[in-house]
Amino acid sequence: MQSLKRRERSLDAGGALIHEGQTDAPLYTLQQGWAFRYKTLSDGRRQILNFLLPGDFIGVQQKMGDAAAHGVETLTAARFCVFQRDALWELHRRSPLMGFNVTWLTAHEESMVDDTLLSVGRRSAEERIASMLILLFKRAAALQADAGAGGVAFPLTQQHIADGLGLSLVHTNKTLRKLERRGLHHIADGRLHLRDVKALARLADLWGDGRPPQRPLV
Amino acid sequence: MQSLKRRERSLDAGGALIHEGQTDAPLYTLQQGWAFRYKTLSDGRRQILNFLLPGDFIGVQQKMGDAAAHGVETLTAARFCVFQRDALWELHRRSPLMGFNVTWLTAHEESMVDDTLLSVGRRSAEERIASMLILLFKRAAALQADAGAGGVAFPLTQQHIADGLGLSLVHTNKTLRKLERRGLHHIADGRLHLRDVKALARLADLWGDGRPPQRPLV
DNA sequence: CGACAACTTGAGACGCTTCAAAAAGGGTGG
DNA sequence: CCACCCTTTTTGAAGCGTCTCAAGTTGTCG
Repeated sequence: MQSLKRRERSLDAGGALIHEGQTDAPLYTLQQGWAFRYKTLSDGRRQILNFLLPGDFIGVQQKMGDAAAHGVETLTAARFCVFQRDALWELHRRSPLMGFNVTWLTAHEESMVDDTLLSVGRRSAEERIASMLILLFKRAAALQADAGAGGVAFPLTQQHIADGLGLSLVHTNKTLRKLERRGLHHIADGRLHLRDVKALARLADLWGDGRPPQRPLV
Repeated sequence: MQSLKRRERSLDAGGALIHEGQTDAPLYTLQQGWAFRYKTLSDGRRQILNFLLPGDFIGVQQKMGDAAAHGVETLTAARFCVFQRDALWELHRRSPLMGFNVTWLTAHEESMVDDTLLSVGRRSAEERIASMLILLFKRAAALQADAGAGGVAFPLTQQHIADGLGLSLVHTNKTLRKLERRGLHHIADGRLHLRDVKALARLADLWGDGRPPQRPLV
């Protein structure tokens, strides 16, 4: 894997890693920080497809030599590992195990998008937010040793939450406040605390639990 | 690839290939017919994640030895090719090229879900339907030689369209009729005709065009 | 202290949902 | 070939969840 690595790239918070429609973007691995993939319509409406945390793979979706179908932007300062575009084939050829892992990672990311699609298509605003909070909490918690105590790092603004759930900023704010006043969660100083996971899970109709599956490292 | 094949399986229209939550479902390849992946909430609300056409791969999303995160049902009579669960790793090991193709296919499917998520999250009902009609038309047309002439095969009911776009059945019907009365499309006898692709594309804000990318065969 | 981004809150409008019911097909058995 | 059932499509009407518009407040950074 190391031999295919080209170089590293660091971005500040709010930086654009890949522009929508950019051609020939390389492949990346997110090493540190948070980011997200998104698409926009020509009048500016934006949908965030999913959030990226350390360990995530970036850019497999775009067909070789084609324009990127989505943009990628950072939420925090972040460091990426850069691979050349055709490294994907090289990687499969040189290490089937790594290739298998990439397939796994891609499939796993798709299943996260599936979850969001279910939310956006069929859940109410309250339910969507409850669902997102739980899912993001789990992912963030899996990455930090002292999970739970002071909550987990949570660098999203309400605009990001809105764009990730297909809601307007205003309604997102009102719903978030409602849940908070009910004592289900609390967000402050860039940290998310879940005050009543049971209630949130019930709201979101999220039976699934279990720790996040052990992910392969690439 | 053939050596990993276990057997075939045929289903009538409306048959369940994989039940939601089923454990240890095998891997499949769709050889003939149409199907779809879906998820449901406990109160019955259903979201169709994407539609499956011949050549699509099924089941990579579920983590090994885990419960299926989504169900799969047929829209028409269909024939599937069955592989055992761990064939995925075997396949990568024995043929990196095939492994690469599976990664490609998985990534491609994710990008279709991405498109739908953009629709469901940010497009109006009219726009969503226009977008789905164009995208499905292209996929169906790519599979039949005489595309265009008498339209393409289109086995979805309005309920499927609704569930795929996060809309209610009633509103889907009204919107569909509105577009049809405006002369944008026509659906009859299980065939879809696009009467004004330009107008549909403009409505859906779909600049992308081009023939569907040449897909690897697995 | 000024400027700018993020968060809050209120109010009215509208798109979509739900409820209800009828019409149109499509298949099956008598 | 008709009577019947069940699925799919169609239409109307009322309600509400979410959106848009419009300020105001709070927090942060230079």
